[in-house]
Amino acid sequence: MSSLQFWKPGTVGPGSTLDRATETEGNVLSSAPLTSSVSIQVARERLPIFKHRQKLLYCVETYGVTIVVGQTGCGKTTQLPQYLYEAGWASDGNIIACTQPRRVAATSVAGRVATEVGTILGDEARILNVIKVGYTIRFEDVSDKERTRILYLTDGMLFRETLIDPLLSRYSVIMIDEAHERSIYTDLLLGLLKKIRRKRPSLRIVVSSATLDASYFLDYFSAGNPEGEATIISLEGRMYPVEVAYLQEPTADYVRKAAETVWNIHLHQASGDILVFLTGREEIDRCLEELSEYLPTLPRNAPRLKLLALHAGLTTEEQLAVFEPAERGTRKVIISTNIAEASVTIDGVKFVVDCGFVKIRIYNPTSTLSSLATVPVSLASSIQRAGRAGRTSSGICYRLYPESALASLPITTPPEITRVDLTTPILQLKSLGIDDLMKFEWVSSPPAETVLRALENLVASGMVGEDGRLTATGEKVAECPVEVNIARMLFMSKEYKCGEEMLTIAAMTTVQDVFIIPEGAAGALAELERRKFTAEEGDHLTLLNAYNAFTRYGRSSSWCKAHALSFRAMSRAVSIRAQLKKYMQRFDLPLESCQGDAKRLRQCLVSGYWRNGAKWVADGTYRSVRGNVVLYVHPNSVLFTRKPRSGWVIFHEMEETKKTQIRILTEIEPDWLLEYGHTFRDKHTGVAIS
DNA sequence: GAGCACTGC
Repeated sequence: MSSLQFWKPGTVGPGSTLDRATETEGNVLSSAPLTSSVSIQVARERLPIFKHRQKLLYCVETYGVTIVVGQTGCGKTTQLPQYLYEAGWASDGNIIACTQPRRVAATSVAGRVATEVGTILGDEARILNVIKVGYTIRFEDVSDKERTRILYLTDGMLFRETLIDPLLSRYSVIMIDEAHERSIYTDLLLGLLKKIRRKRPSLRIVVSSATLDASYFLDYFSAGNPEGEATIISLEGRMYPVEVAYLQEPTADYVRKAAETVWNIHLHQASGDILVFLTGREEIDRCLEELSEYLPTLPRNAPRLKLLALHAGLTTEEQLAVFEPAERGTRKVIISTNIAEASVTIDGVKFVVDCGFVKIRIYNPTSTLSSLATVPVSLASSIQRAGRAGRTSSGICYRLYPESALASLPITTPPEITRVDLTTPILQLKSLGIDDLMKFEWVSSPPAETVLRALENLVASGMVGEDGRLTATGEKVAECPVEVNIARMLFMSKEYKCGEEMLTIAAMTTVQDVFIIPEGAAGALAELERRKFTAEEGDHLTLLNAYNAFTRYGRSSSWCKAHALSFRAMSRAVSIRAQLKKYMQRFDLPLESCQGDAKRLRQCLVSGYWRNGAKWVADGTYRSVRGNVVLYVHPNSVLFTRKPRSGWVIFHEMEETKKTQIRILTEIEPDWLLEYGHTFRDKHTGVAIS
């Protein structure tokens, strides 16, 4: 094979978006001894952010909104809240909050900062009366109402808090970290924070973002506000330079090209692990196959190659394998989805191979269909991906497209809020008293049709009245951490006397990948195990059976393994169920059991899924009641191979892949659909809704 | 007759 057919136009480095590193990332602080405050002090001063300390504090003091452009490794997430604390922003019972889009980030950063300030997290700290740093994520609140001064939490949790305290009055400063990722909760929070600041100007906001988005946030917070409301401050990072190489010609098959590139790197470049970005599991598997075909041609004296896949569908153990250092004389190759772009960080990577594409969710409000589309990555993403090669030393990023294609890349990925169903978020905004959605200051406006569709959905399900205001049920459902149709079933379970079972079904439909069906012979065996739970009525009751069996047999991981169930998913279902149970109790919904009366259960399901009806047709596909769309049953369904006796089903969700598929089906009688399709009478207002 | 980017409450 020829040497690399890449053109190397230069380096992503100083002056660009990845700055030259001054020292190794991360271990400076974590290696500091717990008890020695002196060494911690020294270490903190070595962080690039330190010399901007006074300037940062001045900006927060002077400006309502400070946009911090901080590159990976500058220490903003760990240091800025501490500077603010030391400057007195947490006095008088005030709290400094820092939001993260992911749970792991919130917990791990809180742990690190607790070490730095000389305390610890959790119960031990509570006894010692030294709680200063805490974190809050769903199912886990490691904070103290009185004593926590610096609180790390997921953006979703802070958004939820606005439903209880709309002015977020316990916080003096709120830092929205990783804002450039534009998670839906980040966007909603930023919109609310701009509003909150008008009523509570003393609140300070810090938005931390990557370079390419900073001026967008500045414009957003400056619009309609007095001069000097917002400012930008830029911090250099601690990245090593990454050289970028492009293909000379576009490739028709980037998976094959990726394999070829990996092979070339291995034969011609010095040691260092390789990280490959592809779009999905199928591509990853194919790339692995191509590479294993090369392996026998490896010269006897050449270093070995260790091939690893990384995607969210793997078990935790399988995912952990990518962090294990390879044996001496072996190079690791990690072939990954976008999970390695921001969620998972692997040190030791010196080479990145970027296919230039990503899979993103797209929502079509007209058809209410969600789909996964493979689209070119944004410029911001390609920079982030390249940066993965420069974490521990300088590196090279091979982009599998010509440099000329750079110009056609979008600057950033469209924010999530423009690409998803907004039924639940809009219900929540209404619950916050934001009734005129046209006047809400979105950071990026969602498509008008998506907003209209969400409103229509809310009216049809009795959450919003004809006057555009929340109904009594709507007020309650807005608080529930589940989709609107699921919440509606929980409320209707009172009529059908099946609260106990609906609670389980609600929890089980929320977790994904309950059944583990591996490839090949093991898969056939797993399939047999799953049949033990199968209910002929369909998937909802099958999920119920699986959950009940799980609790009956002691909730053990070995039991799950023996029955082809995911222990992680099942445990999560237990937590979600417990959380939803509290809401049921608060709303006075009885936890009765239907005592095995599956008919009542199925009727209750229709009260939530009444818009998701479908009729079986002779070729084994279904037609949707709304829109007469051709629907294919997902292969994981127990109804995949079987015609429902009545010929009718409701389904949990539909998604467009190569075909339009429906997942989690239950057989129903068609006249049950009519009952809900025509009118739903809101129990509290008595208003009939068509 | 065949499949699933990533998060979050």
